[in-house]
Amino acid sequence: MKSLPEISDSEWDVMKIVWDHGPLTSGDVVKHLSDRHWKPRTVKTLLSRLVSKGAVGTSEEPGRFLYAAKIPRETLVRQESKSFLARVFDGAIAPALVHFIADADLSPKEVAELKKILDRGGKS
Amino acid sequence: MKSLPEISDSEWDVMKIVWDHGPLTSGDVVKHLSDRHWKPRTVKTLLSRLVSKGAVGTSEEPGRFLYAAKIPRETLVRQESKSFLARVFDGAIAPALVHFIADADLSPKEVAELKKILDRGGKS
DNA sequence: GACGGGTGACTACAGATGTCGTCATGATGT
DNA sequence: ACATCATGACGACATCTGTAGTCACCCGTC
Repeated sequence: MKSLPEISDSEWDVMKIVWDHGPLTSGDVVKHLSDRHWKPRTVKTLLSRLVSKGAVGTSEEPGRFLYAAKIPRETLVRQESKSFLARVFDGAIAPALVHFIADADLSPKEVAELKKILDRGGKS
Repeated sequence: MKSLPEISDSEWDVMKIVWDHGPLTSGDVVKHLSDRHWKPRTVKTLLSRLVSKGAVGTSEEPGRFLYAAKIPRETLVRQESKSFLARVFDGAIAPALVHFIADADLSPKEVAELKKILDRGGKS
């Protein structure tokens, strides 16, 4: 097991940009995160931390220094979900789903979609 | 909104004991957490932090010093869920559910139960 | 060919977190 | 009562997080 790195809240914000907008420069990341009102240095620091954690990779081509995700989103989502479930629901998924569904205001369309997934998921 | 306190990972472990086993002494908490291999001091510190955060209350009766949860489990579960969804799924519940359901190995019984909840869940 | 803007590297620093120690006091056993 | 043990109060300290500053270097411009 290659023990995934821990990604903090703010780092998640950065990761989402990197995942969604392919390889980009730190300046681009800052732009995409403008609503966060972070100083460019702050974003840079987060990027550096992600690089040192191995979640993001860099490629230096003449002129530009690009950042790209090295860990697929799905992988981290899964890890994060697992640790969340472990923390809050003792790892039991069913009660968690009950809670979410009861708590969510789902549209009928979403309800239908979820049912379809349930049909598919039961007998994997 | 009365801004709930932040409960860290380790603190959650302690909270679960306090919720599940009513008012108890710090020593009892340590016993219940024996698989965590924490020194009693560590547990004590966590309890103190929870007390100062207002998540746990104390009652001092002759002879014993008891700890009991002051914030209902449900409240914290809800908060934690919300912040998790915001972080990982941008607050969108439906995709999160899709992920969970697809990822979980649900028994047919659980699937049936969830469907029932879905039927009920559209609007409360 | 020096100069300023963008950006990587290094540094800072306060607050949260994980883990644990010391001390004094109150409970307990003999 | 005295020695002992458990435990609340207070402290410690390394690491992680959030947020950001300074320095130095590369690039294109004048």
